[in-house]
Amino acid sequence: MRVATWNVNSIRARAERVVAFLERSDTDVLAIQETKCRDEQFPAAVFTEAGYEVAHVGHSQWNGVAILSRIGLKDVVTEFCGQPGFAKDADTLLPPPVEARALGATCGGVRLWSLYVPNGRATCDPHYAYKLAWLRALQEQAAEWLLADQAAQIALLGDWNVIPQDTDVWDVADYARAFPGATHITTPERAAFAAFAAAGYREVSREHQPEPHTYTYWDYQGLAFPTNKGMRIDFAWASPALADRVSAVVIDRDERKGKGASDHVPVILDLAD
DNA sequence: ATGGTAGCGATGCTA
Repeated sequence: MRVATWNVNSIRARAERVVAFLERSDTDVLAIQETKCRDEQFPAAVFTEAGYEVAHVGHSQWNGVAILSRIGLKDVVTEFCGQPGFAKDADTLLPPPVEARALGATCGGVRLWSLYVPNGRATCDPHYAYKLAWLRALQEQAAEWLLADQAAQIALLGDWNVIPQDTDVWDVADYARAFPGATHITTPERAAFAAFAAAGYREVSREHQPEPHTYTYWDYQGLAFPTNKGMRIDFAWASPALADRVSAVVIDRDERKGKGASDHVPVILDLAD
């Protein structure tokens, strides 16, 4: 069984490239982030014709997450319990709307989540507190899922928007200098990320790809990819029972090449039967 | 070479 996660940065701009990836990589289940469309705009037909079932949640031109599967797709949920929302206007009395950043489904006996963690923007920005609250709420739920069933096969896949280690970016000092209040590298963000390990999960992409300066994202700006100024921000946290099944991980760097590439590349997990 | 990254959707916002 082969499972992958990929921030595609617009599914409508990338649909044919995603199909080509699915066929080339022989991927059974793909967790997608940043579809950048509403449900009715999602190009489902191109994937169903390729043999995949589709689940998607998207409310606007922002965010949006999907799961494609050719080995079954059931028990779909479009948010996790306690998922924080974000309110643009602080004076509203309505609860802040929950954004399309989490999609859960069961595929081939694995409980998968496609996750798009809020960017945070800057440490002085309200989105930074939102990001930390979002990660904390997810971690609390993930801990409960594992407590309820220690043998559960759970995969938390996606764009975490956290640089967990200094060697997960080309030059952390240069990155921090780039603008005041740089996110992704702060101690609270790294603690929020590491809390998934404390909850019993294992980040399996690094277990199998431990090399420093292994990146999953390169900005479109400033020749970031040709000069290899990348960041490692896409990860796969697995419950113990699932982590034990991971036999290999591939980070498909070639997907960043050429015209029409996303700024992220797929992270692919091979699971033993 | 008077540019600059890409996508959406409207001439700005987000990453």
